[in-house]
Amino acid sequence: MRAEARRADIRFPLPVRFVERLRGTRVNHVRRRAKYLLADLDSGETLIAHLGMSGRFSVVTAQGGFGFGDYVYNTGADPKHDHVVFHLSEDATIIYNDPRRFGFMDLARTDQLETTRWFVGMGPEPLSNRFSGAVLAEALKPRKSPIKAALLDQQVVAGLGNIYVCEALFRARIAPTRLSNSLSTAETEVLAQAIKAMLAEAINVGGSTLRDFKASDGTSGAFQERFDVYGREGQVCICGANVLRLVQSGRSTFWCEQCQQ
DNA sequence: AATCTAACCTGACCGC
DNA sequence: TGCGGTCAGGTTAGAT
Repeated sequence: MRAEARRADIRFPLPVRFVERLRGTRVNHVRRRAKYLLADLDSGETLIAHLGMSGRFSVVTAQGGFGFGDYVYNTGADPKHDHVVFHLSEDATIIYNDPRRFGFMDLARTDQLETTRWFVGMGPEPLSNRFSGAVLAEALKPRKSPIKAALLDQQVVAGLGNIYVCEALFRARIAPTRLSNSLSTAETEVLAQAIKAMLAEAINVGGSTLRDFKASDGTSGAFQERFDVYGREGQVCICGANVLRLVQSGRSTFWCEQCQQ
């Protein structure tokens, strides 16, 4: 590939010699850890990318009659926020666009990824068998913060964001204000299972599209249609009560006082 | 050590 | 149409 950095930083500075370290490499494999995208390169390094809030990767090709520079999948993106461009073989170009620039990229040795600042201390993948009610209970035991804040902490469990924490707590019928160390064994078990089931369901229907999220094939997610509480302040819960909103550690929490104890 | 707050940015939306 | 205020999918640095 050949990379093009149109600015020296996104959220953080791009790594030293970013363009040079990518030049001529091939991508062996693409994977994910938490909310990080990982592209393993044949140079022995891995490109680490995080989309932040507004980042997106778009694939641009000349196939299907689109001319060079035309967007295939990123309808609505403003080209002035195209910060990094990867020119691949086969006439494919991958554009990183990010209006708010909360995303970031890094390069690290593939065999040293776990030691990078991004992954040190990170909790288990929620859909793996390394995550369970018992594991969650162990992580919550020493914590006095509200369970909402604990689940957002990537050291407790990796990859959950504001939407899925709200929805998981609703499904587990646990109030977001409950202190982490106050959950019973039964409750942590229910919560862990709720997280797994909810994520599996969300992935099945293509994730959640709030405003502009699109899958790599250009389709929108559908899980937002199944939200019980997220973004539904003032609307009626399935129980008939009103969905409430409160602010915890600077983030909106949506919940039902009736359903969640 | 744990936890909270502000900060990083732009854009969309709402009320006036 | 414009203006100011609020809010947004996340994470980190710094204060407490």
